[in-house]
Amino acid sequence: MPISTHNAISIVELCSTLRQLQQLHGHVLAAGVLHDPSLFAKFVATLALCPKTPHHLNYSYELLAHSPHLPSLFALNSMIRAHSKSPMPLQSFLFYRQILFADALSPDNYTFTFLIRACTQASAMGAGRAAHAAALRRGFRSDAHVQCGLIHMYAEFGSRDAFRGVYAELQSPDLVTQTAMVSACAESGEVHLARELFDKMPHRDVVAWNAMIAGYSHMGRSREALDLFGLMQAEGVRIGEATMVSVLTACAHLGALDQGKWVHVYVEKNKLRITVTLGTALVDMYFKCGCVARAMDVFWRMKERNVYAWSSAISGLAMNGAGEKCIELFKRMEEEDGVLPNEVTFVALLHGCGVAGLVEEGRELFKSMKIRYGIEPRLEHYGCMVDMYGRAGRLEDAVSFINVMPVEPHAGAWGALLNACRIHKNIELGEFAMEKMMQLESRNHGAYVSLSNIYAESRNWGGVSDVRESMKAKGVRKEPGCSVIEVDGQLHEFFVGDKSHAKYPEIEVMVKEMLRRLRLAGYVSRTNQVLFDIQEEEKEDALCWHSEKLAIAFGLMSLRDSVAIRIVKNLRVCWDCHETSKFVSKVFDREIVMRDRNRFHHFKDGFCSCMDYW
DNA sequence: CTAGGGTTAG
Repeated sequence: MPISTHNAISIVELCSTLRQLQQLHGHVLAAGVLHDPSLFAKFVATLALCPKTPHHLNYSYELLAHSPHLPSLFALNSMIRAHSKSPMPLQSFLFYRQILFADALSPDNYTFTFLIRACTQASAMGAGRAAHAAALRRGFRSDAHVQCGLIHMYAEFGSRDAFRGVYAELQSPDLVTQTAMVSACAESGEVHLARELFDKMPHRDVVAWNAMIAGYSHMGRSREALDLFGLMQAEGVRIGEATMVSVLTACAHLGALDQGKWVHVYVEKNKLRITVTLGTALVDMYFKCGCVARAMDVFWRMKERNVYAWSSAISGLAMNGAGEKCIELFKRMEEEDGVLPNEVTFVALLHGCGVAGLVEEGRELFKSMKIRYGIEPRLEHYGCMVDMYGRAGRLEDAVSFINVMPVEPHAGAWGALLNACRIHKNIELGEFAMEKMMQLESRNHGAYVSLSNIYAESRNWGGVSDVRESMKAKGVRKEPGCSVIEVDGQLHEFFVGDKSHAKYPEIEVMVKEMLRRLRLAGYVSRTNQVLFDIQEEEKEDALCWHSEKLAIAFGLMSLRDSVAIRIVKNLRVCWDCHETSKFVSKVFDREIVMRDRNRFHHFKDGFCSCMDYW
């Protein structure tokens, strides 16, 4: 029996792949009903929903081109919509022009909504402004969908005044538009404004909550993200996948393992499907809390793994010092899942080669990046290479790599070289790197600290005090060291010499007791790590109150014997604290997992996973 | 057939 138009429309809705649609196409052709305008439109609309390959678009385009009828506004809108989500969003304008040139058609609110999204996707500011102007000319000044799209677009462009202007023109913005505005403000760095708006909203649904939580998460204000999540639960709002993803991002940033685990349990209890996105967020959270085995477990259980998932695993292994495994994973991603790497994957991979000292492998992979995958190395990749050579002690190679970089070396490259000079105690080259660094970023805290450490290592106190003087002259302050430890799901924050904790008196006793026992075991403090040329005893005293030591002592007194002490530090760990941690792991038979600005240190039985190489 | 929230690095 030949297929009817009506049947065909129902069947189109059931199609989810291009193949199925093509088969249906055959039947429809045979039945001679292909060019029914509503069937055609349905075809195009369905294709628009699965725009993974350009073939879908070509296919719809063929349909359009061979249709004996003039395309309807609906069909053209569908084409604009489909292209807006494709890798070539600006092709949308071809169909917009067709609408303009067709006597019987004129663009409607749908047209502009999709067109604006296309400009957003393409980061095309000029086109976006043109679309905005056209929408206004045609009277869509108060269309909620169009205006909402504009807010989103200008936020993506970073045009704060533009999205504010759009919002200010609105008579009474609805829930969706208000949410868009909350996101826009947060994204442009005005989290406070976003929160004000959010608090003033008469009704807030899940998405509105998510927008605000994500706003905090993205700006690195993770504590506030978690606080707001608490409030959301208290209000009994239904919690969904997107909420969990933002919460996990915050947990990962803070290294809040207990809270992250809680999310994982919640997800399993409530049988939320672990999608790629949620899975990736979980994997990332576990890695950033130093739980390599758990992270990999979640990773392998994921039903689907895309380039985000693979990259986060590779990056996680790199952070935790497992360079060989990074390379292994990199090979498997293409072999097993057919996933191709992107530039982020390579940053992670090269970083992994660097921390593991796999120079030859790193060089090969760097070459393959362009040749095999067509990815042009960017600044970050060059930075990784300099770091890799430098760490391995191949300082000349690092320098010549900087010299042959086709792009102007950035602060990151000089910083990597400077750090390498610290590790390998090369004063002269270190001073050179510092000079270059100062021309680019004269207020880079880390650089001053590195250089000062280079001098201190060789007991060059004149150099140390010069560094201090030049910091003072430029008004650069050393960023205060801060360590965070989670106990019973509560995060406790310690700064250097910080006495503000409620249990400080006990902590002080514990630090002294801890150091006494370490000294008995042979620990000697390395006073040359102190920035200033003060008296030896004072130096030792200053070292005692580094934030890591306070946090470790607090961990020792508050956590059960069997649990590892997990610490997150905002700066790089200093040599003395690193040494202390090694001793504690042995003397107190306690695992310590420390995340510093760059990587993880897993201390066990007196050794660190970084092999003192960081 | 529209609009708002979510994942990898630095």
